[in-house]
Amino acid sequence: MAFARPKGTEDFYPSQMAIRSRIFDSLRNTSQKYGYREVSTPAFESLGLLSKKEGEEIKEQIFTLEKRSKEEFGLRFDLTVPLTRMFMEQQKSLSKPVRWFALDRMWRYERPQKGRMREFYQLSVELFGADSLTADAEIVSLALDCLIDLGLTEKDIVLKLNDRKLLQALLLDIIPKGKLEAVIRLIDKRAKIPAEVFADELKKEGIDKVSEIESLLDSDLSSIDSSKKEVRDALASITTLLELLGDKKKYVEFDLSTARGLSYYTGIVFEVFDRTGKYRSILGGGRYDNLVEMFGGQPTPATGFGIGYSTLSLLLEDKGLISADEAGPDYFIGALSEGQASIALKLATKLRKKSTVEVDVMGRNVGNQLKYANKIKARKVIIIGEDEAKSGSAVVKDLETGKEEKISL
RNA sequence: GUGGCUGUGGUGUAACCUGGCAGCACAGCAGACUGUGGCUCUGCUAGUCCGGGUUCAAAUCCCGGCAGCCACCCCA
Repeated sequence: MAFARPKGTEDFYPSQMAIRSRIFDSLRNTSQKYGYREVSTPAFESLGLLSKKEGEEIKEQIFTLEKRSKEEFGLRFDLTVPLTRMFMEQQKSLSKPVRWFALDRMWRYERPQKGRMREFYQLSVELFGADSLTADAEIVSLALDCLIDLGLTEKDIVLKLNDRKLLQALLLDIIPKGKLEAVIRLIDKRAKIPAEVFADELKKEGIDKVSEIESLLDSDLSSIDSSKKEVRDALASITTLLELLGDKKKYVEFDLSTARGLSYYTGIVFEVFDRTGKYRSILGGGRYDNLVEMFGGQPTPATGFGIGYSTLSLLLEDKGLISADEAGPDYFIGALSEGQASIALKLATKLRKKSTVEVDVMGRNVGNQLKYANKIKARKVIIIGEDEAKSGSAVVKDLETGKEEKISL
């Protein structure tokens, strides 16, 4: 092959595209049910915006564009950042809260692997302007509904919930403030690494209170020491949030070790995994009350989540929740010669008012016309030949029942 | 950026170990079964990732690239 598909990109052939569209439709539908409206941003943004946050690995992963004049651009690597920029531009005139979602593609320059592409799709849902627990509950609930509406149940998925404030307050009893970021990062990946490695990494950071951290992470809501005020407040928040979630509580597990890598989260954080643990996280989100301000806007609380398409589709396929059953056209009309093609086309135009119609362009013989119609799963076939052209009527054959019926042309 | 595995028609594979005409299945195209399908049959299209080396002879052995997948890193 002279020209191969670029590394880490995907082609969607009709059957895969049909699946993608169905999933996207479902995600859009669910978001709209909660009053969220779809928005869209440019594929590229100024490099300044994209690399605003210091010291993030993500900067290495930005697909930068060739510098044309003074301006430097890069392709967006997520949707939260562009959406936040978009919010800021009209911040003063937008009535709060602002409920937006975007479902689009983005790019990261990194080594591809299962469920991770260089070009990928993501649903991003953001709620700007509300700092209430009701807002967090809405976001968590919507996130779960996105998955539930696709057919996933509490047997398939679990949402791990945590509060960064709680985690921080508890950790500060054990470690110095300067180590917080690094330790949280380690905690976030604890589930994926052996216990010894976790301990070693902590020691590398100069932390020797490994067992204290471990027992902290393994504690559940009721066993946490709530003598400190911050801890008490955070615990109360979590408890209230769980109450607000009502029936959806069965999807939720409190888990102190869910931290999320991105450092812009400030409060509630959550991540959804499949229960088998086979896939990387399929959804992640949380509260990020500082981001708008960090980008130069007026301080605005915000919360949201993102769902990646790659892992989601792998999981849905695994659970047998998506099938590539493609419906064929209602009619296939074959013409036996160029002379009869105009009759076929006229008939097709008439039928297309109500049906999907495919017309032969190959000029095959009758047997092969039918074979083809069969293969594309057409429901009914009409063959136009000399006889039909003369008599002005044709036979409509139902391919399922085999019944035939005459129509006039 | 690091490591492991794998490269044979469009797809899935056989032949690789032990060098000797690259085979099979599916898909595609054309046709037969008198202008009405699904079966069957026939024919056609199409391949050894690239470059070097060894050899009378390389898909096969050796070296070097490249590509893909998977894992790490990080994350969706």
